[in-house]
Amino acid sequence: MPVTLADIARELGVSKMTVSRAINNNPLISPETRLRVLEVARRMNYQPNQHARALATNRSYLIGVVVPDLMNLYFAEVARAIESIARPAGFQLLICSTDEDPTREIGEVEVLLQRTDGLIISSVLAPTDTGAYRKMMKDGAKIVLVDRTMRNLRCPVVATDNVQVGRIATEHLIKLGHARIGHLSGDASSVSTDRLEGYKRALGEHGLLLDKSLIKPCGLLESDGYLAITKWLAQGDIPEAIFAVNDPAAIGGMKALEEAGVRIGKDVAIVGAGNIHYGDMLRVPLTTVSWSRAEMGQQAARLLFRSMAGESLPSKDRNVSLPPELIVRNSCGAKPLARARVASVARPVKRA
Amino acid sequence: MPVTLADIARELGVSKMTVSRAINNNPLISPETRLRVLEVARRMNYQPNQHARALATNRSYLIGVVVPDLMNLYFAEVARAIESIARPAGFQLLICSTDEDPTREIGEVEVLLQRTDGLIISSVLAPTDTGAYRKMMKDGAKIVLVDRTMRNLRCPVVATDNVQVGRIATEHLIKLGHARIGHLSGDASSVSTDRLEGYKRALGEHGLLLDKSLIKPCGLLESDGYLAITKWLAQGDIPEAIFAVNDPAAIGGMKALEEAGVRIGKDVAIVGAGNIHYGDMLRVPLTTVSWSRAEMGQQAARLLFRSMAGESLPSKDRNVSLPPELIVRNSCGAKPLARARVASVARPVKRA
DNA sequence: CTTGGCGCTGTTACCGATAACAGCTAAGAT
DNA sequence: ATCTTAGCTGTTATCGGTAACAGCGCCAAG
Repeated sequence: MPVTLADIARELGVSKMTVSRAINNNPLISPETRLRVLEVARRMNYQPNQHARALATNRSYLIGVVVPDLMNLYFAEVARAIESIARPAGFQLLICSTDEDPTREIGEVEVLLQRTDGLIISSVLAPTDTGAYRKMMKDGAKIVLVDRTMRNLRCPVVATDNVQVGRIATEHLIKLGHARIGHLSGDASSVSTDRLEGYKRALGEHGLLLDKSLIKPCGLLESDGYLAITKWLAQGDIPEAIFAVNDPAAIGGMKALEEAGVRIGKDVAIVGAGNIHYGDMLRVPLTTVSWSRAEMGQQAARLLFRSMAGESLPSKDRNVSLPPELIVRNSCGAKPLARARVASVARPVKRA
Repeated sequence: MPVTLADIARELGVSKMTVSRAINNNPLISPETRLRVLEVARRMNYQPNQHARALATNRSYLIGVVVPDLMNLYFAEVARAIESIARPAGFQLLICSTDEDPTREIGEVEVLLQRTDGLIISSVLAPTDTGAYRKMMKDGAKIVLVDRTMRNLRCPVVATDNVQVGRIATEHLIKLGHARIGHLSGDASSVSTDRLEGYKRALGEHGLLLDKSLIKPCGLLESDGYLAITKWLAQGDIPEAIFAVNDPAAIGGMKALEEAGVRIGKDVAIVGAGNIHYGDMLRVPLTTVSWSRAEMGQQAARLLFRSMAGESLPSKDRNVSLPPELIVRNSCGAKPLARARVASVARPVKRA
């Protein structure tokens, strides 16, 4: 039913090839013919069949984006940043949310590979679980990892230094004078384990003892944070300061604390990570660690384009690390001004 | 490079057709042959070429979703709901955000039509601006509208009753005793004009005079709300109660008010619409009007599937309306308990 | 006058699948 | 024993594009 190249060709009494060349701005065609063709194409409202084109050229002009959770505005921002680079280049995005489910991720990725020219993935898999991706890349798949990294995978990565994130967050709590600092740890992903590592290092560096009972396995979703804190409250030994693996977990936790009548920023200090949208508008504004999501998405897209163009990226270009910084709000009871004073007073309470 | 039907056929000494039939569970094939084929296909890690399949069958198993703003969690919820129906049916989503830009919308839609089997659109166009869609549908495009409707377009629609939304919100403010009620009105879209209409009706029904200077053209984005209120504050005649066309606009407005030192829920009451995620976690929890985003997305997806299956929907099935309800929080200074009392005391201040 | 080459256009084959139809075999009907 | 027929498999054409090469006319150089 829709208009095809052949229709236009017949109308003009030329070959399909001529029409194709006119449409694709191929130089091997006389300017006047091109004009005639384009004129008719416009008049007939010709729209090229993308499937046929993709089949013939083996390029779909689609980029797959796999994120753990689209309800997390953090990833919405990353996706938007990717789009800001992809769209001007004529690419569209096929966005998938895996809901933090590893099984679902590999399924999605396999399907997406068939339809797209390249993938940008924020993986939910354990960082050592590289088998599937290694194989795909050997088969020619173009993949860029974003936000979450994997170990020993020759694959471009854009992320922040998550050990540093954990350290910054924990150090903030330490400097506020807290000694008993809990951690809502995420899952097996790189962000989670790295931030946990940062947490441990910060404690060590300030001579604080690591108490494993203060590390609660959680998850990365808001609901995970809510559940974890609810359980912790029921146990009854909740610490006065908590570093949550990310903002959604922190916010979920805050909800649970509020419902239990615990005053955030007074009875309990809480830090998140990611600086998601609305974090500053919350009942008690969330202190967090931030890095640029826009930069993250854009760099990932640029790396993917270079990779799709056949460039083999030198290893120094293959790893982009975005610097994290502390954003102080009220969830730790520390206003920016007060912080300096408190920090100078704070001292380690126990020695390791 | 990847494995094709022909490779498997050669390996087994059968025809491509036999392999195709085995893969697609076609009954015209003996069970043992099917097993042999599937076994080899699995061993060779065969993945069908979606472009070739789409070209041959004219079905892509892709659904296009066009939303105005992915940073608005309202639409993220709708998208997720669509996915919850589409995925089990073997469909993937091609999500586009138009950033509330009408020009961009028609561009996106035209491109998407070429790649997808059907579209679910939350249109940014003026509700009377139906020309483009009318034409596409005549050409066989399968389209379902969601959230925002258009006039006189024979097209399935899932939305809420936005006149009712405007009326409920405004009435709430009236019952709280406010007489000078402002409105942050959106754009030319149906939601905006309908909610404005509801606002007017509520005023009229309660004998309040309509003061056009209290209606500020705004937009539907958070940034629009922020700007509108900032300007209004500069003017200096801001009313004591405001109905914002949606939650993002309300939240943007709240931000501007806060920055100006205006106490929300005390100096100014504000109501939004949409009940977006985090609305209850805000510094001052947002009173809003709510309807089910999950229901919205799911119903839209179901209608689209029926439409793609060739069903011509009877007009009663073609229009799904989700009932809106008031969610009272603190942004109007009204706690649920207090409300009843205040409501009984409230009375029209001026008569029309 | 021939020839080479440029500039444009057309032909053919192919991308990887499926639809439609043709053909073959073996079992059951006559 | 022959004819149907059911049940399976193969052949051919096609979807709508593009790549690769072939062809043609014309002009300039030899």
